This record gives sequence, structure tokens and C-alpha cells, in this order.
Amino acid sequence: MLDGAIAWTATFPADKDMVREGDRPAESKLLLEGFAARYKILENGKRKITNIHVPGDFIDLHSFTLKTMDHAILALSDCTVGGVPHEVLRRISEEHPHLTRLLWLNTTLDGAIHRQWLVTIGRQAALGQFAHLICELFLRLQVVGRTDGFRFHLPITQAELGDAMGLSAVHVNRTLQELRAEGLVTWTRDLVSIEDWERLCEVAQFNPSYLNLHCEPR
Amino acid sequence: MLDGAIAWTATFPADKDMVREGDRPAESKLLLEGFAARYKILENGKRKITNIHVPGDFIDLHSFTLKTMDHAILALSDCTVGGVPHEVLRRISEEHPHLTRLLWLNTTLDGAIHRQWLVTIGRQAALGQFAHLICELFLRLQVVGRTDGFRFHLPITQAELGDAMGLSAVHVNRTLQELRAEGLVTWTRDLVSIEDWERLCEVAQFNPSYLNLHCEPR
DNA sequence: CGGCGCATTGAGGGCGGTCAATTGGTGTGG
DNA sequence: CCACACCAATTGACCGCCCTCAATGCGCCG
Repeated sequence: MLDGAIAWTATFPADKDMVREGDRPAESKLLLEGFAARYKILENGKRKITNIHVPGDFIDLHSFTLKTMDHAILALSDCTVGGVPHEVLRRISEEHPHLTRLLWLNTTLDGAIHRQWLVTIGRQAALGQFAHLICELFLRLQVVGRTDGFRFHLPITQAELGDAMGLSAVHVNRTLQELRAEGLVTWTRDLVSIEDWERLCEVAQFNPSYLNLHCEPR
Repeated sequence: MLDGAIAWTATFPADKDMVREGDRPAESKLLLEGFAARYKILENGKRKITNIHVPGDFIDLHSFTLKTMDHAILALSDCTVGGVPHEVLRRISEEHPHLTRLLWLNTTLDGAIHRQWLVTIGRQAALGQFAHLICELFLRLQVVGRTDGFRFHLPITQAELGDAMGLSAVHVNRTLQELRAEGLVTWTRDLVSIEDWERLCEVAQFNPSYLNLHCEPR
């Protein structure tokens, strides 16, 4: 729907910041290929990842309204992004109300995911939280055709997973071993395989409704 | 700016749900008076508050684009809300691009606050997290003229604070005593008084830029 | 083959959880 | 006015999840 709006594409190598906190981007970026993460760093040096992005995500659409980035965005793998100038978004907002509402929806969906992360990080133990993250990423990747049965690639280190879940890398490792021992998932290199979707969802207390995967008129 | 858009006002008593998860509201509600909280409940019964709302907040504006509520909204105190029909929001989105962008901004600001909460809950100890929450609420209340010097009213129980910070009520109590012992805040009944703003900000590692308190053209 | 980054494992400790009892303030009925 | 109920705040004891520090494996690359 936004094909015509992409003014340019660019690539970023893994581990590179694609946007930095405090930036005032002149365009918003659509992640065409690869995985990315939004994060903030505290004064004490601790890092927290607030989002994990998959292909198809509009990673900094909110910079159109917020103007200044309140966080950075990291390329977890090599990434290809398409730039949509704010100038174009502005014109869309002037001339295409329906499309505007869809873009707006995109950012509110972001908010719904944030809320779910807040719930799992605040009220679930590491095992459930980890399971929940896997469930969410699986469905989001399935929607954009990046799954193969119950398997998918996820190029992320355990340290990064720790920053996403508010855990230490060591505990991520131990929790992953627990997921494996329970026969819930297999995880080698960057290949994740869900071995028991039903039980994984139970452990995660996963309810996908917040992802808004159904369609309806806007 | 939205005065004319409010079709009706209503009041809710403290402790009452103003919106429930799964609802499909026909209007979005502006909190005119009182305090509210968004929350989700897990299957195991645990509750997590994802937002605390102060007068002036558009508590469920996102329901305009999301359609279905992914969470409930609780009245922390007696509340007065103004209802803005989605029909009206739709018309605004068709005819008033500038106003639409401001409404859109409102929801992305929500997202920025969510991200900051994710950071503090994930990477700060209870003391810092509590301090951060106080700093944030103070500034948000100051903007809408609900502060008196460094004092403000906050009608919320320690159990609710626990649900907001992902802590137990018991630990909230102990952490509050630590804040008092440090001479950072006074808190009696629902009256909060910041005794040392500088040091409170330090403990919180508070950086208000995410609140977007400055103004600029949209 | 050595270096490097990431995963894995072990030991020890602390933050924050749970359970349970007590205090204190407020509202209500007698 | 007092007794009682009720709810929120507070306190104590104990414990476990997860952290930190540190060492060891392990695959990949120059």
C-alpha cells in the first residue's frame, strides 16, 4: 500500500544503529528485510530493548508525530529499510484520510504490544515471559510469511534477549534450557522450532488478541 | 481544542471499571477529572497496570483505531469523563488533517511513556523505579495545573502502585519507607510531597524528554 | 592455530516474593 | 459515644528467583 511512498532503500549491517536517540528523522523507515530492535540506555549503562521488529514493520513511524526519537533502533541482523519521507506522510495525512487511519493504527498496534510486554515483564516469571515472546514473534513472523511450519529464524543473542526481557544473559540461558527440557522449543543457532505450541501458549498464558491479527474496516 | 467534540460527560465512582477488556467502544473518553489506570489481568489472576492517567488524558483514544480494547480502564478515584464519538473522530480525520495529527501524536506519546515504563521496570531496582514514577506523575500533573509547588494529590493504594511497578504491595511499602528515609518524598494519605527534586531525579535516572513537554509545529 | 564472540556452567548472594500478623484510620450500627 | 467491621498500611520471618562474578566450552575466522 505504501510502495509508491518509499523514496529510497538502504542497508545496514548487523549491530549497527539505524536510528539514534535524539535524532529528528526526516523520514520513517519500513523494515523490508532483517530484524531490528528499539532500545534505550539508562545513565548507569543498562540497556532495555522495548521492541523487536520483523520484516514489514514500520520501525519509526512514530517519529512522524513525535519528531524527536526517544530511543535508538538497532539492526539485529543485516537489514534493508525503505525510507518514507515525512513530507510524503504529511501529504498522505492531508489527502488520504483512510490511509492515514491505517498508519495511525500501525502506531497504536505498537502500543498494544508495548502494553503486553509490560504485563509479561511485570507479572510473569522468566519462563512464562520467554515463552510469551516466542509465541508473539512466531505469530508476527507467520503473518509476513517468514515461518516454515513451526520453525523460524531469529538472529538474536542471549544478551539481547536478556535486554528485551529485563533479565541477565545468564538467566536467559538457564530459562532457555528449561524450555528445551520441557520439550517446548528447540533453538540452535538462529533457528527456533516450536515443539509444542499448545503447551507453550499455556506456559506463556498467551492470548493473541492484542496483536489484532484479524481484519476489519477502519 | 476538542470542546465541541465532547458529546456527553459521565461520572464513575472510584474502583469502577470505566472500560473493560474486549469492549468495542463507540466513543473515546477524555478524563476531565480524577485519576484512572489501564490494566490487564493474566490467566493466573495477576494484574498489571500499564498506565496511570491524570486529568486531561485521552484515556482510550486508541480504541478509535484498534476498535477492540486490549485492556480495561479503572477509575482510581471518582472520575468525570467526556465522550467523543468515534463518528466525530472519523469526521475529524476526514476533514481536519492538522487536528488528526495532534490526536495521532497523543497516542504516540502514550507509546513513548509505555517504552519508558518498560525500561524502568526492566532495568531499575524498586527504589529507582518508584522515584521515576513519582517524577513522571509530578511533571504530567504540573502541566495540567494539578500541583501545588512540589506537592500533588495521588489517590492510589500501595497495592495498585505494586501492580503498576510489577512489585508486591509489601515491597512497595518498604520502598516507600526508603524514599522517606532518604528524605526524598513525604507521602501521607493521598498527598505526595517531593522534598528533594534534584536527588529524586538522580535516583530515578529521570530524563523527561520522552514526555515531549515542549511545543513544536506538527 | 590462536583469537574472538557467544553459549554454557558453577558458586554465592541479595532483592523482592509470600504468608501472616498487627496497627491504624474511617465509617457504621447500636 | 462506643464497639465493631473493614480496608489500607505496616512489620516480621523465611525463602526462592534471578543477579553477579568468573571460568569453561565451542564454533568461526583470519
